[in-house]
Amino acid sequence: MTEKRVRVRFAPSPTGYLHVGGARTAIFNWLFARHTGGDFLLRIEDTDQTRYDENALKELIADLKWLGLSWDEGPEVGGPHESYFQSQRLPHYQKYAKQLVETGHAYPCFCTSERLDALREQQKLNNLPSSYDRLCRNLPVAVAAQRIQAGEKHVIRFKVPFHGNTIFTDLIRGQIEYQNRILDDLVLLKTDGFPTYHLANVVDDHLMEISHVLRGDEWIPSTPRHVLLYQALGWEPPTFCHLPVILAEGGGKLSKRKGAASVGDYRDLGYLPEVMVNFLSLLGWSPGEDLEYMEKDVLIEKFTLDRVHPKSAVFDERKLEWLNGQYFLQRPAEYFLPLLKPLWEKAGAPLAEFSESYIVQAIALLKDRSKRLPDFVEFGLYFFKEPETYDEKSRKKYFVPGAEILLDTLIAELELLPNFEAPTLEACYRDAAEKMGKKGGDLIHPTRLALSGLPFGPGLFELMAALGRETVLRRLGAASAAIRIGFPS
RNA sequence: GGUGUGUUCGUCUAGUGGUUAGGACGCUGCCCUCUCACGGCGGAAGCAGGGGUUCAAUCCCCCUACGCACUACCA
Repeated sequence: MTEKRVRVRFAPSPTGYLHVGGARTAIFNWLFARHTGGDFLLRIEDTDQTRYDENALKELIADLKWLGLSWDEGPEVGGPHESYFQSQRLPHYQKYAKQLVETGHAYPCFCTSERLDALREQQKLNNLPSSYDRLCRNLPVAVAAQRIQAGEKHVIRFKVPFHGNTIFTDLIRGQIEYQNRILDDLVLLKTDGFPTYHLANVVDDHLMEISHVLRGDEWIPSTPRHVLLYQALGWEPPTFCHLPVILAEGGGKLSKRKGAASVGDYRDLGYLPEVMVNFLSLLGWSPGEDLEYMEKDVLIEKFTLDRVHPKSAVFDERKLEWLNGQYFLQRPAEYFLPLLKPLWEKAGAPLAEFSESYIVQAIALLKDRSKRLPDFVEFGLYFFKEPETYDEKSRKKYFVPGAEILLDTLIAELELLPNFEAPTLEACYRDAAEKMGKKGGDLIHPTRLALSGLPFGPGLFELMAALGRETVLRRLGAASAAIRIGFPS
């Protein structure tokens, strides 16, 4: 038996944004392909004309690119099996549907959706399992041909055997068995000539030489039908591997209502794409050692299907936040420059007035205490703008009447300093504190509040050195004046 | 209702027929410290329940409970 080249695919239907569940499926496919040196294809399953949305396709592709999941064949890059849009592959599906009819594995069905609806309703009423009653299955071929000739609308249905079982092996669950009699005669070709998922999927996976199907486990119940289809077409089915679903906190599906659900949502919340890939990889898979922070190359090296497990996982946003913080710690400040510039500018920071090295310095001081990109804005705007307010609780503690004298004293001391380096500043503050019979913190906290408006932040002396003497003196003066005037209670 | 699938700390997970059931997030105590983070050292917290098999079951088998999925001319 020869090992087939690994060829996997992510086959989304462009009906909306890229859900994190879909992203996780894409990531596992991608990791598996990269680990094995195989191919990763992107195929667009746009066979539902009623749900087609061109915008969704654009966003989907943008999201995949943002995550850094490059595909070897598919939209934009082409490949030997074009087209990678199912809507442009109709002749293939029609050909095989016809073949199935001719070989007696499928038949035309003229039942209207009204009849089908009524049938289902009746079955439900009687507490019976709902399934097609196979009314058209026994139509004589000649009669069927005549009705088609007459232009009667019809679909093509697959003839599922009445007896026997269909067994297939799922890579992470083992053998799964279905009784054929509970499978009903699924539709292969719709009235409009478009294929259903089942037909298109099987035909394309075969034609595109897909070796492993990694998809969400909602597809398990469809798999026996697919296997039957492969058999009827005389093809060898691929290896199946059904991935567990991702749930929201507290159970249930991840949705907008429960916070965020799409990759775009998390991008907007300020998570790095590498972090999303890392985090999502850990949902349903682990490397088998105590390792969680894994850059892409490590993930690729470690990823194997036999370590994927079948339990559905809850998406824990706090852990995602932690992981994002870990990446912030590792990334150099320059890395954040292009990510942060637009955010800061949007918040009103006049970045043009500052040198790039100053901005990088600000990032360096902020990144180790930030968890998401917006933190840089929320807790770092003072690098570029005067603080507009002072944290109230802290202000009441430090900006009390008389505090202006302290600030004025500090201003006087700072004016005399030979340079504005952090060690010099620290020595100055320690000296001043001693002279005044105070603790360092008694000077440090009011200063930080005057400079940033916040009760926390980078080490004060690094912050002062970064801001520069002029800005420091100006802000201390402003705070002193504000204290003198008094704050509205 | 039917069919399928799953169940190790709150969450993500490691693990084995005999372990003090390991790690991580979160929570929490202490240390570091100018604050906030980071980091370090600790703590609380788990094998869904019931039957088997076995000298021994978290691990193997069965049942129950609960969750989830599917049950479309959607994917």
